[in-house]
Amino acid sequence: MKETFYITTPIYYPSNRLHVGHTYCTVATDVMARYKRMRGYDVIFLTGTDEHGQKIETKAKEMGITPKEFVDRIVTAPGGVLDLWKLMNISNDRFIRTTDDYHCESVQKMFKKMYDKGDIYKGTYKGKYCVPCESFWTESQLKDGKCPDCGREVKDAEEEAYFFKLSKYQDRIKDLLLNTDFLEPRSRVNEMVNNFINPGLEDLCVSRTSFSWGIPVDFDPKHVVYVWLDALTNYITALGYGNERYNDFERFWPCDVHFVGKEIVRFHSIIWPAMLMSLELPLPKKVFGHGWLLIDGGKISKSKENTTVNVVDPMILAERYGVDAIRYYLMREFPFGSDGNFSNELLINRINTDLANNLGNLVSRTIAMVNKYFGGKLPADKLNIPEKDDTLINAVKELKDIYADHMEHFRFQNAVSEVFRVIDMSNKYIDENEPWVLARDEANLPRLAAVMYNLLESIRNCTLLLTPFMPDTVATIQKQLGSDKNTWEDITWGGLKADAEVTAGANLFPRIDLNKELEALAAIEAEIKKKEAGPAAAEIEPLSADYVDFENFEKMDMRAVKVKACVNVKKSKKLLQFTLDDGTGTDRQILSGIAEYYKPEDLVGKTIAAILNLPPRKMMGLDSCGMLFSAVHKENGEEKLNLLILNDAIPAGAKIC
RNA sequence: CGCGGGAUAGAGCAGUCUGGAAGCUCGUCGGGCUCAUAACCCGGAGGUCGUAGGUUCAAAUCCUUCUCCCGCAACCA
Repeated sequence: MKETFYITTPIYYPSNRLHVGHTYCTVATDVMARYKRMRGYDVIFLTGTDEHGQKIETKAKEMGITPKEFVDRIVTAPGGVLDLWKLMNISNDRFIRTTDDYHCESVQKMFKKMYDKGDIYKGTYKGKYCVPCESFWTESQLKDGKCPDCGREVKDAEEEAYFFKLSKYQDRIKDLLLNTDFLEPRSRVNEMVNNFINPGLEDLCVSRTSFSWGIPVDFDPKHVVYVWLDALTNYITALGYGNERYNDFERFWPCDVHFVGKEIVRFHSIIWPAMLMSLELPLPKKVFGHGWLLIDGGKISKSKENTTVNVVDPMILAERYGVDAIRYYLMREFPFGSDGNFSNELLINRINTDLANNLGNLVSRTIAMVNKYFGGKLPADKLNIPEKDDTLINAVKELKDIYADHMEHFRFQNAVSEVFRVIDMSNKYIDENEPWVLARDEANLPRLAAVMYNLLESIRNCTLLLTPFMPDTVATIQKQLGSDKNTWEDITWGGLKADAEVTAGANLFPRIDLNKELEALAAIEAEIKKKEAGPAAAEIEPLSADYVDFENFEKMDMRAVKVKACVNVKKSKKLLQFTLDDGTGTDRQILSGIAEYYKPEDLVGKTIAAILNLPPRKMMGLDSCGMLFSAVHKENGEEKLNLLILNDAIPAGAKIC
C-alpha cells in the first residue's frame, strides 16, 4: 500500500474576502501536496473555512441575512473562496466548512467525551458585557474601555460556560515544544514557551451562551461550542473521526504537517495538542508556522483589506500575469518561515527575469533551433556526447536530490532557486557551444544534435521539478518538448527519446513593461477606490439624547492654544506629544492619539482648541494635561479625524465659550 | 529592562544552526553573440557583513554591550 501524506492549511475565517496572505499559505500547502503526490504518496490535502462565531453572526444581522447566507456569499458564491482556490489551481482533496453536518456531529461527540472524562467542566466566564450588543469582550478587546462595536459603556458580567482543563496538560506540552521538533521553525518555540507556558496555562473557555451561531452543546443546548473545539478539530473530522462521512482517520492520522500563519501558532502548538491528548489521540507530526506577507513593510491589515481592495488582490494579479507566475513569485521571493515584502514591482521584476528572460526564453530559443536546424525532430545519431558536457549533465543529475532535500524541509525558495541555477547554466551552455556556428558545417551535425539533446533534456528535467509550483506551465513545456513522461522516476538524465520531436508554442511568459504596468495597476486601484467611495457619504455618530447641565458645562475650561512643538511619542504608534502655549507663559504638555492622522511637523505653529482642566493623566510615562479637540466621522467604515484648527489671529489662551 | 524577529554593495535577499577565501538577483559601467521574448553570455565598479568589546590560528557566523527597525502587547484625555 502506498505511503500516506496528510497536510492542511488553517481553516480561514470568512468574515471578509480572503486576501493574498491566505493565498500565500494555501499555495505553499498546494506545492507540498503536489510534490508528495509526484513522489507517489497517497495525499490528502485539506483546506476549508471556520464559519461560526459572534463576528459573523453580528455582520449577518447588520445585513439582514442569516449567518449561513452570509458565509455562503463569501465561501461558495461566485468570486468566493472556492473560486479563488480554483483560480489559483489549488489541488485540495477536501474542503471542510465547520457548518457541515458531519463536522457538527463529530464536535458534539468530542465535547461530550471530554466532558465525561472530566477534562471539560462547567464554570463561570467573567468578562465585560455590552448590553445593547449582547456581547462579551475581554479587557484587551475594549476600545477606550468601551464596547469596540458600538462605543457604549460595558459592565462586568459573568455567564455560565464550559472550560477545558488546559492546565492539566501544561507539562506535556512544554516537553513537546522544547524537546521535539514538533513546532518549526525553532524560533517560534521560544515565543510560545516564554509568553504562554511559563506564565502558566489557564483553562480555556470552550462554550458560550451569549450568541447562538455555533454548534450547540447537545446535552446543554443553551451553550454553543466556542471556537477552539469547533475549529481545530476540523483536521480530524474531515478524515471521518466521529462521523460516517469519511473513513480515512485510521490511515491518515496523525497528520504529517499543519501549515499555519505565525499568528495562530499558539492555538496549534498548545491548545490543539492538549485537546488531542485529552481525546487520547496521536499528535500531528509537525506544525509549521510560516511568516507573513508584508505590504509596504506593514502587515496586511484589516482596514487596508476593507477599504482599499488593494491591487494586491490575488484575483486581479492572476488575471493579469497568470496563475503560475503568482504562485512562483510567492514561493520564490522569501523563505517560508520568515516574513516577506510583497510588492507589485518585485513581482513584475521576478516574472521578467526568472520566468520570461531565463526560463521562457530558454525554451523558446532551444525549440527554435531544433526547428531551424533539424526540422523539429532530432536525428538519432546524436549519441556522441563528449566529456566537455559533463558540467551541465552532472548539474542536472545532482539537482534532483538537492531539490528533494529542500522540499522535504519546506525550503521552497531554495528548491526553486536551485532549479533556476541549472536553467541559467543551460543558457550559458548555449553560448559556450554556439550552435549557430556548428550549423554552418554539415560535419558538425552530430555534435549539434548532441547539444540540442542536452538542452532539451536539461529543460525537461528542470521543468518537471517545477511541477508543484507551476503545474500548467510545466505541462505546456513538456508538450512542446514532445514528452509525456511526468512522474518522479522520469526525472532522470536520458529520459527523453533520442529522436524527440518538438513543437513551438506561444510565449510562455511575455515580458512585462514595468512602468506601464505599475501605472495600469495604480489606475485599477484608483477606480476601485472611487467605485467604493462614490455613494458612501460621511457617517456621523448619532446625536446625544441626554442633556448636560449648564453648571458642568461652565466648569470646562476650553482655550485656544498654539503648538510650540510636536513630536511622536517614542514606541507609540498613536500618540503625539504637544508642547503648547496656553497664554500663561508656562508650557503645557498634552498627548493626543492622532499620530496616525498627522505628521507632527505639520502641526507646529497651528492654533488649536483644547480643554485644559481635565485631571492630568500619564500615558506612556508622560503627563498629559488636557485634551485636544478633533472632529471625527466615518467614511466607508474607516475612521476619519480632523484636528480643529483655528484662525491664527486668535491669541494663545483665549477662552472658548 | 514586557515577548519575539531583524540590521550583509544603490535596491531586494541568501549565507548565521554545524566558524575556515563575502555570495545571488535587480540596477549601473564596459565587452561579446545573433539561436531567442530588445533576450542571452563574459568582465568591471560598488560592502570595515548596524556599534563596541570578547573567545579563536581563524568570526557575517559563537559570547557580551549598545543603537536603530518591524511584529505582538501596552498606550489612544
